[in-house]
Amino acid sequence: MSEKKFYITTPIYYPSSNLHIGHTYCTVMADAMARFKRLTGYDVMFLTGTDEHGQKIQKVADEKGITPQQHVDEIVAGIKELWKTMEISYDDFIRTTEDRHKDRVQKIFMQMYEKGDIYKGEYEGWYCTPCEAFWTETQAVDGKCPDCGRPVEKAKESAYFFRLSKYQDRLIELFETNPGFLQPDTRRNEMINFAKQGLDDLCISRSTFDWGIQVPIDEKHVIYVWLDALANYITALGYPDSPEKYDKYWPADVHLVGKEIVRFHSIIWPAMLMSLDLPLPKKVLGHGWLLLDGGKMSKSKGNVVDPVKLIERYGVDALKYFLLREYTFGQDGLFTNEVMLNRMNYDLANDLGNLVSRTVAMIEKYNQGILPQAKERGDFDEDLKAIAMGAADKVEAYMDKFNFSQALEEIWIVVRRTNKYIDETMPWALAKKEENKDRLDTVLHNLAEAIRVVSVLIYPFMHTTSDEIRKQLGMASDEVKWKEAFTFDCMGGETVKKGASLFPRLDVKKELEVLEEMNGSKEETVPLALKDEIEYDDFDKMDFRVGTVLECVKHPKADKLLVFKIKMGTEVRQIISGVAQDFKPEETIGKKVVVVANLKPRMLRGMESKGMLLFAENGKRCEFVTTIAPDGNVVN
RNA sequence: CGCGGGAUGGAGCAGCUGGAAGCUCGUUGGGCUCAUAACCCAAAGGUCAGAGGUUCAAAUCCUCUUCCCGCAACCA
Repeated sequence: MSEKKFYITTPIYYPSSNLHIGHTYCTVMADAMARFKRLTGYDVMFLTGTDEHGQKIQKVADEKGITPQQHVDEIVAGIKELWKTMEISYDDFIRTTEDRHKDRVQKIFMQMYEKGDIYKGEYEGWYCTPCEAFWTETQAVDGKCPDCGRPVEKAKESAYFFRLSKYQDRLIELFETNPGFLQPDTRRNEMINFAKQGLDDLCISRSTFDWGIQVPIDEKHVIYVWLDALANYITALGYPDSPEKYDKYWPADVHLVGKEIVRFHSIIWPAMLMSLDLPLPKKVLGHGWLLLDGGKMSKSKGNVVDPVKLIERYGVDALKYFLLREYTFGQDGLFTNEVMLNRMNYDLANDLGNLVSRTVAMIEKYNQGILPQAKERGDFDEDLKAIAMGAADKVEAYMDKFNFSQALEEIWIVVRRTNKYIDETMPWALAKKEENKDRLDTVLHNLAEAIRVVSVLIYPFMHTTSDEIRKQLGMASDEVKWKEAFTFDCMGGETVKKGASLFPRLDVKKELEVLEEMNGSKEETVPLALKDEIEYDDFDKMDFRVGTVLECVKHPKADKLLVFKIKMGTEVRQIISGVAQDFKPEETIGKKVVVVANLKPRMLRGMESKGMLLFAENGKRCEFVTTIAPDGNVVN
């Protein structure tokens, strides 16, 4: 076999619930790259998996009344099922709850400990359970988690720390001397900036919960997420006790990650490896997000797109193609059903599907279904040939840069050129005169060759479609070889078989309605993610009142705050709310509002706020919770 | 002067290691009828946010300005 190896990873996903199209996007990219590398002669190791520890998992499991292990087993089964549906060709799937991982993480911990890079200290801060994050005093504003807005608790624990600070200079040097290590550049700049602000030692253990890998020297502690999770990239290879695969594949060629976890992969992970005296990954690539209506897709927002539904309706290949073609790597992209459907129609149905269809139909019609040999040469032949045979190198060049979109565009240049060739040569006109038969044969032959080349080129991205095309061309179902994309005269004599349309044209308007409906009817009574239950007494402490906005101005020293004067009965008081983005001050005047009237007054950027106004979120914006009842009346 | 991203024909984007403005869709006109009401050709449409600068040459590099969008600081 080849000496060239290629090790690519996705993040290991957190199985607190099912995955959405964002995770799918990342995994599809990794899969396409893995398949491409295999096809072009690399010995590929493609790793994905799940990060299954942590308090959040424990909590979710408790709520469901099952063990954490049962919970993750369930979710992971679903994830594996999804990857199967998506035809993800991973070589290994690592779960952090597997013994092979746990044992090795403990060994890694000890190596770092013995080197003196792990020490015991004390950690104090505000802790947000759902996010599993500690925050400093200034971060945890008003006792709320800056990430999710839920309340945080004061927590203090003895803990083990990793001397991240020790590696600060080496990390900065890494970024600056090796621009290729972290891409795209915007991410790299961010990280240089971050590292230069000074790196604190990293807390890597917890004693407040026990769903994790035990610290080998201290049974009260479990290893906290990052050391546990990041290590997967080498534990899956057998490091340190069974290094056969490790020796072969490490260092990783690419860690493909979302931009939100670039920091962990480009700072903490390399520092860990430095501590272990291991080689660093060659490249960390941060991809962008698929945005929905301008917001990040997330479960809590309820705006997730379920890939399974899309696959059922449009097929794996169509979805993969869309994801890889539509978005530019590293950049955020807007996901809408309409964009997706149009892309599927224009490129897959109109261009590729139709090309195969019309070609096979002509071979059947004009040559009894036998794929002819080339005979009489003519105009346009050379151009078609050159473009078809030249594409593979271009595709490879773009793939090396992880530019999936351009790689596919290069393939579609061939597709479009081939469609054009049909119009130029007009086979239907040639077919009318027997004397043109040789030329007609050549044209049909060339069409088949061009399509054959395309079938090789698209193989890493859409292997099912590739196989189907070859089947329709009457080719034996041999293994596809990349070098076949550089040939143009290997066919003749095959019996073509017209099959079903590769990609039936979609009625966009109709499909939009269907998708809309699918989303609406998806109400499988998913319980809302709520804050902790409260007693009636807690509720009864609150005094809600009706009020009217008398005045409203922007807070002079804050961007997001509006200062309201609210009339309740005869009392008028000043209340400040963080809704400056949602309203123009003047348009709120006269509005009826609901006020939490007995809330303790508080200073906000130098102005006092006595109470709180209630708003309902409507999409990204807020609306007043309102009523027509008279001012001062009780709301309950 | 908090950090960062963005501003390119009607829409969505690429180009941004400097060298004649590009892609898909849309629009207008035409061609063809083999094909999935598809395909092919042509045209219209951009002072590449604005102003300076570097350069023989800038969408591309530098400086400043304006406007958007994340995140952070304040959203009782």
